[in-house]
Amino acid sequence: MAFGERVVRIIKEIPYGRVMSYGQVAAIAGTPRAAIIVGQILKNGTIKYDLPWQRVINSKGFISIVNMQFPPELQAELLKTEGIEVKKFDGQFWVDLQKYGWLPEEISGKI
DNA sequence: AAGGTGACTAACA
DNA sequence: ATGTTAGCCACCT
Repeated sequence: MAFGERVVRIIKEIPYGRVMSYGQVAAIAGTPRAAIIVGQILKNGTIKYDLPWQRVINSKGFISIVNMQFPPELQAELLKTEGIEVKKFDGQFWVDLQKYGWLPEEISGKI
C-alpha cells in the first residue's frame, strides 16, 4: 500500500472533534519525516478523497493553511463546530493538541 | 515523463 | 532566542 493511500486512510479515521498533526499522520503512515507530503495530499486531495482537512494542523497546534479555497477562518469555524476550542494567538488560530490530539492506536490498534 | 515543489519538522547556527 | 537547512517523497505540470 502506498504512503499516500495510508495517509488518506488515517486522516479519514480522525474522529469528529479530534485533530492530528501532519507529522503524526506521516509517522503513523510509516515515514516520520514526510509530514510535508501529508500537506501535499491535503492540498490536492481534499476534494478528491473527501477528507476532513480541518482536523489536520501543524505540530505546534496552529492552523498552517495557505489555501484560498480553504481559509484558516473556515477551518477554525469547522473545528469550533465540532466542539473544539480554537484560540487565537497573534492572529493565528490555535488548538490544544494535548487535549484534542488523537492517535489511531487509541481505538483501532492497527492501520 | 521527469523534475520541481511543498497546508511540515526537528535539528542546527 | 530567531533564522536557516536538510530530510522526506507523492503529487502536479
